[in-house]
This record gives sequence, structure tokens and C-alpha cells, in this order.
Amino acid sequence: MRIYNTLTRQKEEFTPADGKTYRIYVCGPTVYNFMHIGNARPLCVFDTLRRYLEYRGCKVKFVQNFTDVDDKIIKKANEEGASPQEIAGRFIAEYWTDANGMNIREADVHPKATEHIDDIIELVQTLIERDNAYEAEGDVYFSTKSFEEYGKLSHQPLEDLEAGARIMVGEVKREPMDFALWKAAKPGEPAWDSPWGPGRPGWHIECSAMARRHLGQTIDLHCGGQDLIFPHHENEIAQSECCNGVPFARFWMHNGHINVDNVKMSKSLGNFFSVREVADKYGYEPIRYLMVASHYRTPINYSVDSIEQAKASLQRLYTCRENLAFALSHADEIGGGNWAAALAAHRENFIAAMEEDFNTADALGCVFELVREINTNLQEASKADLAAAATLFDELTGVLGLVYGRAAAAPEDNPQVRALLVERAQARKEKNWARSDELRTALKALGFAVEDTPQGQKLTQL
RNA sequence: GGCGCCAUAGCCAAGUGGUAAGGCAGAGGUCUGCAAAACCUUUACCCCCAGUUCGAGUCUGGGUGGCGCCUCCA
Repeated sequence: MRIYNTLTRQKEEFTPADGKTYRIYVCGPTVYNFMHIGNARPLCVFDTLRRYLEYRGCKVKFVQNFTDVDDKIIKKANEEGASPQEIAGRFIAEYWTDANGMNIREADVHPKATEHIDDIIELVQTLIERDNAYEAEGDVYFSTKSFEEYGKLSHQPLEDLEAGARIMVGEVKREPMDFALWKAAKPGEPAWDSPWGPGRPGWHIECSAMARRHLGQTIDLHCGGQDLIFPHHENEIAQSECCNGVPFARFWMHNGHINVDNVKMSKSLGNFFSVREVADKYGYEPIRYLMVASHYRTPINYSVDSIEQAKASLQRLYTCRENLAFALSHADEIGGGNWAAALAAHRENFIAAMEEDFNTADALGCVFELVREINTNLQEASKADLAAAATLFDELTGVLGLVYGRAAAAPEDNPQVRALLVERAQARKEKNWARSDELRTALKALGFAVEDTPQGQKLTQL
């Protein structure tokens, strides 16, 4: 497939360096609070990328970290009178609730910063030995001037970046753009022993250390939100390449932001919606739908309207799948398979869309074209054709990670429901419409919608 | 100031120079005892002005409006 590489600003053919396994690192959350739907975008986008690569038969090693030591975690811990570890542990658990809700698969590895302190110290030490970093009063800073290529990801020369930079009061770094690799511990902060005294890692160095530990010195793809391009990813490149002497990541993908009223959603602006609050109201799946329904690099303007539309659109997919299952259970064995070619065309369209810079929006359109194809031919199709259609439907929606939110209930197992259905069938046979409608109301009270089809009554959980 | 991005129907959203995908909402119709679902029909001077081209939503230049990064941020 071709993807837009932030490093080269071009679409390039995306292949793994070793020809076998795609080694992918995604910047994960700093666990100090519930995630908002802006945080959810890279989760959904890159989970879908991984699903697609695997769908195409590729091997993927997928790593996503947790930043579990950080200023914000410490601050939150102090506010709540808890330890930073307690805060991190709590919000990692909350992360999983939301991630599972959005059908995000577990990565192959979820490394935590606090479990890689030795790796981090080793990396910092190497950088000092190579004159890429220096110690100052217990802090260690990376010297941006020591890396000629600094700025190559954000395509900004160092001088231009420096123009806007400023040194905060109390900082002891030499140049404005130098950044902390190691921070000396202040009283009451979590700290680890190091050659420079007790302290904790800077944010950027964690990812360099964890990526190297789990994926090697050169990874195939590094991804995250566009706001990480500078300084986070730029700094990762500087650290890793100075330390390892080889390119850090071959490809960089960055997802666009979620906006509210056209302005970037962020915790500092306070204009955010948490995944939890949206899910409580609309369910998790519409959130994922929203992420997949736009191209990953374009901004999404979040609104109540957009999430409601997502939910309504999803309903069309559910209905199609349920009608397919119903038709399948009532179809007879006879009939030949002459639907295969038409179905295969939908699969090809879907793949073509995904191959071109991971166009999930276009691919979703292909799924809806398949839906129409299915709906149109549902009544006449043979059992074999219906089965093939169901397989394709599950295949394509599965790649997008959609149509998971509705549990396959077995209402016929409920004796009360079954009795009502039997009675209603009899009433309908006698054309006793009043009784039929009464029973439909009774079923509705139990949480089921009943529809009448040429094949008989069709039950749907509400 | 530096580096970028965006502008397509009432709403959301694709679109690799060659008759404008798809979804939501709306209107009309078919089917149905009713309902639901489905299907059919219907809805776009592609922000403006020039230019290149046989042909431009798509390329170039200039506007207008909106946004992002350069400070923690997905």
C-alpha cells in the first residue's frame, strides 16, 4: 500500500524493511486522566491500519506505550493525595475500558516507561559519551546543535525553531531548543538512581528507549497525532539516530486532530468530550465509526450532529447484517452461486481504497455499496451466495473494526418470548391483526422488535 | 515571522485532469393488513478571480475565509 510519509512529504510504497514483519510503534497515552475523543483518533486509526495489514496477510509487530511517569501524573497524584503509581494504574485500567469499548485490539507489547528505566539510562549515557548530551545540575539535556539533521521531520531549520523558543526560568540548558533527557528529582517526586543522581526520564527519551527495546534500532513505522511531530517525534529522531547511528523510523504517519467548533480539542482549552461521556450517551461504536469515516489526515469537526449521524449510519450496517443472517437461516440449499463475481468486485474496490494512503472513508463507501448489493439480492440469493455475502460483509467491516457492538442475542431461547411469537404467528394465520399488534407491543416491552417478512416473523433486539 | 493544512448538496464526507462515491436528514413512489426494513426516483453554478489544457473539484498564480505546529498536547 501507499502511505503519506511525513518525513518525505510524499506518498510512498509502504513495505517492511526485512520484507516480512511490519514493526510499528504508536505513541500511547500519558495516563493521568480519562481519554478524550481526540486521544481516541490515533487509537482507532492505527488499530485499523494494523487490522488491514494483517488482513492482507502481512505480519505486524505492534507496540504502543504507556507514559506512566510525567509531570501531569505527579500533579494529579498530589491533587488526589495518591501516589503517581496509583494514578497511572487507575487510568491504565480506564484506558482499557474505553479501548475495549472501541474495539481496539491489544498491541503485541504495551511497554511502560517505568519498566524501562535501565534502557533509558543506557541511552542517555551513550548520548553523553558521544557529546550529544550534557549534564547540568542533575538534569541531562540533549544538545540540538550536535545533530545536524535536527528539524528534518518538521521541515524546520533549527534557527527558525529557535526564534519562537524560550528558556523557562530556572532551566540550566545551554541552548533554547535543547530538551531534557533526564530530570533531577525534586522533593517528593518519584525518582530512580542514575549516574547523575536521583531523577526521572524526560518524555521524549522514553519512546526512543521503548521502541529500540521492542522493535530494534530502525523501525518501519512510527505514528501518532500531528501535534507530536514537533517537538516529540523530532526529538525522538535526534536521540535515537545519534545513539544508534542508523535511521530511527522509515515511515511516519500522523493523524489529523478532532476539532470542536473548528478549534482543536485539547485538555488545556477545556473544549473536549471524553470518550466515556460520549459512549455513555451514544455507545462506543459510533466513535470508532466517526474516526473511520474520514480520511485519517483530515481534521474532524466533532459535534452532536456528527455522532448522531454516525450512529444512524451504523444502523444501516447492523440491519443489513441481521437481514443477512435471517435470510441465511431461512434459505434453502438449492440454487447456484452466481453472485461471486459481483461480490469480489466490492472486495477489490475496498482494497483499492485502502491501498491508496489508507483511505478508510472511501473504503467505508465501498462497504455501503456492498450493503446495497446485498439488500437488493437478499430475497433471491441461494444459501451459498448468502453465506459468501455474509463472509465478505464480516471481512470488510472487520477490517474497519465495525459492526461489533450488537451482541448476537438468541431471543428464541427465552421461553416467554418464544410463546409470544408462537401465539402471534397463530393470530396472523387467522388474520387477527388486533391481537398480532398487541403481541408486537408485548414483545417490545420485553425489548424486542418483531418484523413480518415473507419468511415469517423476524425478531430484533432493541 | 517560519513550516504546513482546509474550503465539495440541509448536515457529514470521498474524489489518482476526462459524465461529481457513500452516509444521515428530507420529498415522492413500490412492497406491506399495519408497521419496520428494503428497493426505485429526487436534491451540487465543487469559496472567488485569472491562467495552463481539447477538457480543471482536481494543476498554476492571486484573493477571501477558517485552522494547525513552532510551549504540555493524539
